[in-house]
Amino acid sequence: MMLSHTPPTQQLPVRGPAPAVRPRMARDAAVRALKRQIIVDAARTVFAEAGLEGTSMRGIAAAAGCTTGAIYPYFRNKEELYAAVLSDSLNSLRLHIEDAVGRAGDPRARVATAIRSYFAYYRSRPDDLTLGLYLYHGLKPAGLTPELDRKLNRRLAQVLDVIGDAIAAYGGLDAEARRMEICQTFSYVMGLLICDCTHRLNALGGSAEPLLERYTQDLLARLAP
Amino acid sequence: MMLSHTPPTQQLPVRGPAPAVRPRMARDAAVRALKRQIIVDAARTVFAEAGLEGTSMRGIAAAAGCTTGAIYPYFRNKEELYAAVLSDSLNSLRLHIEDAVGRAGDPRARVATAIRSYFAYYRSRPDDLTLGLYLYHGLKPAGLTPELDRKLNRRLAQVLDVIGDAIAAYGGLDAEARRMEICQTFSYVMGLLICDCTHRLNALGGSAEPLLERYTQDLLARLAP
Amino acid sequence: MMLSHTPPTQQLPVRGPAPAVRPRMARDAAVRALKRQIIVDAARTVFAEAGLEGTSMRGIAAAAGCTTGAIYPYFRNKEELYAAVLSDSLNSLRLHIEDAVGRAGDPRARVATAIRSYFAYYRSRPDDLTLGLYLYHGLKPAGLTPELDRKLNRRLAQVLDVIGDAIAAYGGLDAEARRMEICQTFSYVMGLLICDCTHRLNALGGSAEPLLERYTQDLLARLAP
Amino acid sequence: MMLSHTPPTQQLPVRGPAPAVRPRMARDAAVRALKRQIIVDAARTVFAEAGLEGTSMRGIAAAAGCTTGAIYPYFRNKEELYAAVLSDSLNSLRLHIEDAVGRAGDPRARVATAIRSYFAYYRSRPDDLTLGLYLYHGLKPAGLTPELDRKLNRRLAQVLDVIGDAIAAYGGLDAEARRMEICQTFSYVMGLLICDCTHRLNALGGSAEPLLERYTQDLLARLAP
DNA sequence: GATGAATGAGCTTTCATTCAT
DNA sequence: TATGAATGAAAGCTCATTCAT
Repeated sequence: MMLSHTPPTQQLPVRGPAPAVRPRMARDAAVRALKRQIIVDAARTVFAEAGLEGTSMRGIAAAAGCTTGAIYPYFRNKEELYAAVLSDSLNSLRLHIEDAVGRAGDPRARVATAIRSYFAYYRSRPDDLTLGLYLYHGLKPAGLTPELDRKLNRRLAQVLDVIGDAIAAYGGLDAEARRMEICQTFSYVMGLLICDCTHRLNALGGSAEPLLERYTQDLLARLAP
Repeated sequence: MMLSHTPPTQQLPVRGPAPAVRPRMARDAAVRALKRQIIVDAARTVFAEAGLEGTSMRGIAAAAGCTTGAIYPYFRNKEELYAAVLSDSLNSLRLHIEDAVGRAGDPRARVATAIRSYFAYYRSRPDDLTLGLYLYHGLKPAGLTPELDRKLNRRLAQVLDVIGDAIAAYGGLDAEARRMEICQTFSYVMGLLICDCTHRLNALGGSAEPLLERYTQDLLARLAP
Repeated sequence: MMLSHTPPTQQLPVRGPAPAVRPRMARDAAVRALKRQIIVDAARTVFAEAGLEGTSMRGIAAAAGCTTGAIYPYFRNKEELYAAVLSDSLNSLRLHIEDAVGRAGDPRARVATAIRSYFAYYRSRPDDLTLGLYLYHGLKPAGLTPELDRKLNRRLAQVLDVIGDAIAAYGGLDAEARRMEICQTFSYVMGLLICDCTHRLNALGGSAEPLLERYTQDLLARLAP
Repeated sequence: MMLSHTPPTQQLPVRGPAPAVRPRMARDAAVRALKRQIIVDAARTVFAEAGLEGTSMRGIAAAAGCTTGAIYPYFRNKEELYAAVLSDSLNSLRLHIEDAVGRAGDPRARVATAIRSYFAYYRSRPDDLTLGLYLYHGLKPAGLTPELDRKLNRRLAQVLDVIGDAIAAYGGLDAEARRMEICQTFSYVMGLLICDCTHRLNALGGSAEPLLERYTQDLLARLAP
């Protein structure tokens, strides 16, 4: 799975009938992609530990085993690097949910599984949640924010489509109703995750899993055909 | 309403049989409280615009019309100042909700009003929401964080108590059920606000108010006596 | 013993045939002198712990139980305060040596005692030595340095006079020879103290007391009548 | 002579059968060493003028013709920079003494020359003396102080060894006696330098050179074979 | 005389990014 | 591509001293 952010990388995994044509170019591209991924992985770790603004390019470079200057051929900005990390995360979230839903049986189970696996993903990787929250603030005036924002929104929509499909299939919803349920569930689960991970639920004497289960049952009851 | 941070300020509005006894001390305290409030207000603005880490003490000082050094007699840290801003916000949120609920008629209306006014408060002051989210990350290991955290949790609990009272009164809930509903509603509304303010709802084609209305109706239906 | 630095204090202990004339003024002056001494004592402690430049007026004020502003009526500067501490120290060094020499028996013992007690004073109060060394550097361009310097030199000369008298009396020296021996001994003992207190002697495998004893014996042998 | 602080620099003057093999690396190292030395020289000047704590990194940078940030690739701390200055000084002191002693004739002259050249070095560079005195105070708890202290002690021991050798050779001393004479002379000369440079000798009517001469003669007489 | 808030300059260190090599 | 020194700005915080009260 290649999470290519910059166009050149796209040329990479074109394996097929003519493997020997340009072996040099392919190898170079593969090396480049690998190095890029090493940097992204290092960045995720450091971002998660130190926060978006608490992280220095030097720190990322150190974690990636290179120097600061070596990052810039792959990412123009700290922000672009952050976006790559986020994009990575959304992508593997989608794979995670698709996998779980694919294994579920009837439509009812698919809805419950979609919601649960969405929640579980972030629950088991709170760093990714933290990272996602940075989208709201920070991200000072840099060049390309709007473009990045659109890109990330697209990725998010892909994720939620999996959940929306399960809900619509189960409840037999039209596009409008489907959209509403997606928003409702997205909002609720995000809120639950945030309240949980910030320990606010704890402070209020609540526990996330039962709450989520209850929400899911109420939802299924409401949609029951 | 005086949002005094340091105990001494409390002596201020002691009106009684001997008002002229310590006019000097009272005046001094009032002046101090006023200057303090100016700083807090300036900080709120700047924090909201630039983020927690993006905000400099110099920036706050400039907004407050003083020098950086003039802040430190009132707040030992940037963090302490941030906590004061947040505390201020939670306090006025509580007043806002109490006021709205107090004006509502029957128990059913009180529930709907509590939820709506909670949502509306942050909707109309998205800065306060942003500010609250900083609680999750940042806030590096500084001196008093745990103490501040406890303090803010207490304030939050006071806010949610108002909502919980309305819900429990309407649905005739016991303590356990009440706690669950508080958590459920708190999570949902926070999630809705965040998704809305980060423009994710927009991107998904949803709109916050109808979603909230729908949630409220479902809740009332579920609790209906 | 009043270590007055500022003229006004001089009016103080003039007790005599007319004790009741101005009791109020005398009381005031005594109070003032007392407060002043409290500040000097606090300053000595803090200077010794944190160094000349590492000490803040706030720190001194805190140690003295007052506020920064309360120091300035007594001392115009941090430097003036430092000079007062040093002056205090030199004065009590003189008393210390005079007392020891006064108790010694024959001229030979007086010389040995003078040197030993000089060394012992600083050995048991290394802070005072540290403080004295600051004279060499630091002490940035402030107003009155030359005046203070003269004053402190005078105090030092008084101290060394006691030693010089003992040496001259024992060896029957004229003024010129006496001066030379004073310088020689002063230099040696200061060097020994500094090398000892900076742990350089330690590092070189030497020990201060035997070295001093050896020096003293050599000196006495040279001067022996 | 290169006073390299970081090991890599050591590879520099490896002249041999293949001088052209790594011209690039050698050049880079040389450039780095040069820039480093420029900073150290600037630091010595500024430290001497303004004192250890009175000196700002900005001031050093200005004197070195660079920005503050440009210092940090070479020295992690103000303290590390100070240590480099001191180390430099002790090293060239040793060279100075060795050179002078090497030129002296018989053993007697070697002793006198060692002591005189030691004194003369600091007399002609009082800044270095000042700098050395800072070792006693200041130097707050920073990271590597103990390590640096050991390093500097080693350098000092090397210096004094030269003097000790001359004395031991002349007087035919065993290790124990040699150690004692080293400490005695080290203490005396340091004290003389300090008293002279702080103008205390002046104030007492003494003059450094005759005093040193007298000390040396007495020493030689005592050790005379 | 004492308070303590305020000033204005100052500090060391770190940062993202650039660029010669 | 990669290096890592350099830039220039900025950060949070502290300081000696002043001054209205």
